[in-house]
Amino acid sequence: MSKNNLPTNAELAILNILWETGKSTVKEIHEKLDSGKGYTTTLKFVQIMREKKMVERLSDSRPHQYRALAEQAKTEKSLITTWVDKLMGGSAASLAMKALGNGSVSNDELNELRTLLNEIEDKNNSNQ
Amino acid sequence: MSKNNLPTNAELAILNILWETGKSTVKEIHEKLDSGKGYTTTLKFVQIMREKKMVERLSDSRPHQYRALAEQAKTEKSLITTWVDKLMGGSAASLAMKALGNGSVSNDELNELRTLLNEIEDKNNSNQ
DNA sequence: TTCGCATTACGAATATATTCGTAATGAGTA
DNA sequence: TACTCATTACGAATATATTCGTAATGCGAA
Repeated sequence: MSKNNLPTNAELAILNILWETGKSTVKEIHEKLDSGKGYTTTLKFVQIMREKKMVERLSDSRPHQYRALAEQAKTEKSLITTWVDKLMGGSAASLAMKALGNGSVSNDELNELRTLLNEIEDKNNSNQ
Repeated sequence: MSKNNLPTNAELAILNILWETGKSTVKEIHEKLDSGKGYTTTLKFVQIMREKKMVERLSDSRPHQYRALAEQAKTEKSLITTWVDKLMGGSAASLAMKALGNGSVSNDELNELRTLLNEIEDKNNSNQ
């Protein structure tokens, strides 16, 4: 046992919705996804994710509601670590720079990033 | 036509090697991968990638050598854009912060990042 | 209670990605 | 030339992910 647990693309899309809403019915998830695929496709993924303990069913009243069990921070960390290793040869900074080089970044975000860089620097310099 | 062209995981691993080496034989690729899989598995991927125009065969002398046709910067950009949309709701800065929050970042890298942030800021402020 | 409808369960089809067995090829050598 | 062996081609098996058809279920209304 102790398998991977990383979500597939379809599963991640559903997790993103549940992380945002807290809890949702399959119908709500399906409408938010707006994927053009059938309703039972979405339902099937929710069922698979329930088996994998990625989500839990909240109520026995119909329609059922679901909540994410996979933690957002932990899941994203695992995904990013996987990507960094696979794409950037292990350098988180390299991934960050390539991400920033692409899309647009607001000035507010720039300042958040500068704050983060300072924090990392402080940590670097204290742990010698 | 005009399909995706994003490499699969196995293909990306091979591209990473070719981007680093410039050109390699299948045998060299297979040894670098050190995947524990069979040689013909690696060969098959190279053949698939050749069909997809991700790599080109250089010589007719045996053993053949291959070079990446997919450009590293463009490929990484596509991958990252896909991930940003799928994971971070479109925010490149958010992906960058999560990547930096994870692995270790050297002080040199911190300074590179600060320089990049300044460049982005200049660009933001000139394009109004 | 019974019907109608939304919801759910389940199996299977399809699509995509990975893996490898085996045969064909070709270059060097005896 | 004929043999040997590394390399290559090809088809197919396996694994994984996605998609949906259809049947079963259960709640509320008539």
